[in-house]
Amino acid sequence: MKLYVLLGPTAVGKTELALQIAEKLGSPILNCDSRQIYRGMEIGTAAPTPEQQQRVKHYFVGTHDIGSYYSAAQYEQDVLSLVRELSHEHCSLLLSGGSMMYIDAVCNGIDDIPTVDAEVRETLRRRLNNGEIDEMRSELRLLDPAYYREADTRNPKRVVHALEVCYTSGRPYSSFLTKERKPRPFDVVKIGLRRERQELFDRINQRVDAMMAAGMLDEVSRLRPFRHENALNTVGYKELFHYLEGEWELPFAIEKIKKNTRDYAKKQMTWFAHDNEIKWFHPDEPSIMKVVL
RNA sequence: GGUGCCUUGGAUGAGUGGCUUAGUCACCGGUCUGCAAAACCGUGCACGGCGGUUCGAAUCCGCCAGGCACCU
Repeated sequence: MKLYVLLGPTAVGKTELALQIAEKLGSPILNCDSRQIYRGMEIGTAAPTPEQQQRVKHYFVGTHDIGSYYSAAQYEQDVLSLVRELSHEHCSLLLSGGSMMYIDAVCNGIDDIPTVDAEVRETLRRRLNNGEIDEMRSELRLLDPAYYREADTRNPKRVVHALEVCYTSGRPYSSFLTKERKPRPFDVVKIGLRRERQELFDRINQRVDAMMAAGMLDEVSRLRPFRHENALNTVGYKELFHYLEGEWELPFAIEKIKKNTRDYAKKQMTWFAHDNEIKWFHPDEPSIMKVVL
């Protein structure tokens, strides 16, 4: 069993190439995008279109409600069980997307950490909003000194999550971290797409304009009642919410979307740069198709 | 031709003799094990040019260059 993983920064051209590769492999596409999972965000996340989904069967596109909880660990489980199912009729499958952590979760696994108790989560969230981050840091130092020493405690998300696990499980968060690579019932072949920076940035800027022309503002307006949901804390949506709230001018918001998308692409490239299992190609290179034969 | 004002890093913009010379934006680099298109962290780069005063000048003085304003 072989799992091909097509990855690369946003707007590099994964969607189109994925279709070609999938057709060649006779595989469906297991989408790997933490936002395209949600229903109703099609334009702003550049999700595969209905036509594209008709060409090749896609999984993990528009399957969840905006308000529902999802995570890399959940994705790991979902993909693994889907792969198990599909392996009866496929000897190779294609996973395609740019969500770095989701890719790692599938390829290497995430440690098993107890699911955080909803009440604990809510309590800590409230305390954080109350400005109690300093006390929470102190608590973490007591409950999990080992993690406290290594973690970036200036990042509230890290502190909160570690505490969530400590309080839910009654054990130090770090006691769940094995840092071991989980065995997989498939071989992974990572295909990375990259372009020269200027080329990629031009595509990003153009794509944002295209999204606006395609009705992005309507899509965002429709989602406005849900703007506090985590799924919508996403490039493209958060900026246009500022516009709809009357806080930003539209051209300013659009420039921000472009800038934040470029930043996101840079972060993706930084992350992928450490992964030496990736074979890199320019999307237009013909040799790329040979990799999957 | 004369007089006055101005000239700070990629942009903007404080600072008026000496301590690590801001801040903001942009650019660039990095972190990442359960909401990750999230969150967080970091770096570089300047005082128009030349000369002088001074222990020490972006800060004072002179000349030059460029810009702006006014005057003849």
